[in-house]
Amino acid sequence: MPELPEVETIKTGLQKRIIGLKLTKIQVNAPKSFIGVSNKVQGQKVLNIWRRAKILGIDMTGDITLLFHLKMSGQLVWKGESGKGKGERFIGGHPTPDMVGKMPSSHTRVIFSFSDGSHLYFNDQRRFGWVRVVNSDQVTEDSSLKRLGPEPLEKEFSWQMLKQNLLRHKSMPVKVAIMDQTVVSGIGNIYANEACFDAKVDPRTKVSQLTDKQFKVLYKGITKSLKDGIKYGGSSRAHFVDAEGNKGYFLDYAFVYGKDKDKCKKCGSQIKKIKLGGRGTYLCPNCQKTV
DNA sequence: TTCAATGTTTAGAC
DNA sequence: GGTCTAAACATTGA
Repeated sequence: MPELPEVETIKTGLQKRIIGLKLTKIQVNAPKSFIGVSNKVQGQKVLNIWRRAKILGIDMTGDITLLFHLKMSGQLVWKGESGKGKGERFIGGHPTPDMVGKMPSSHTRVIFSFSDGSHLYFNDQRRFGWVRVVNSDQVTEDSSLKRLGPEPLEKEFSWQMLKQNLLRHKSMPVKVAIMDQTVVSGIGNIYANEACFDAKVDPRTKVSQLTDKQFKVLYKGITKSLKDGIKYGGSSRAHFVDAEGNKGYFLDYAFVYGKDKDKCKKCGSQIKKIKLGGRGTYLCPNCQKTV
């Protein structure tokens, strides 16, 4: 999935479109993708939409909350059907060709229908993602939210906090450690790579070798790359598909992720791909140093 | 045919 | 306990 910036973009987009609407129907095409009782949610109104880490929450009347985790290949597509939203489409999550095609697609797992005739499609090619119905007062107890570390874009998050949490993994490569959701929440493989590049830190550097200066630039690299992701993810080109079907994505702007053998945008050296913690890891050997 | 893919959890080995 | 690997979930496309 979709990491923090993509979920944030979905949150903002849906807030503008479905708050106040009544959820008239839920059609579950893939039972494994929907956990809970759909009957309890049907007929309720959308009160509020929020994000925590990579989880999207939709608070409904009746003290019910819908939780979404898009995992690797989840996406949400909203289609307006009447009034000012007629014909409009809002998309967030994992980009695939069929997100601009007809809905539902072959990967549509759950369809939500709203009182104004609009629909929200939960698509998930690999079926790792899920939608879960919980009581609103039990949200913080949910296993997916219980053990999360600090929100990287909250004011309370500081480089000192990052350092303190990272030091729980002294011998880990720093890139693997910042993907630990209990250290800091919402960072996945793309932004972990980008944050290390921005901080000019080699992703293989052990946490114990980092200097205070590097904890600081790493903190800046994390917040900057996440904010850039939100900035580009929130642009119309990326997530609103216009009549011509234009689409774009943050990856167009990435410095290292997915750029194996490309030239570094900063120095022209060749980007290298390695494997760390079982995940593809990209770095510029010239820009990023261990010490 | 084999591998890797924006995530998370769990099991087993050292 | 920490940390590493592999596997599981399921699908597709290079």
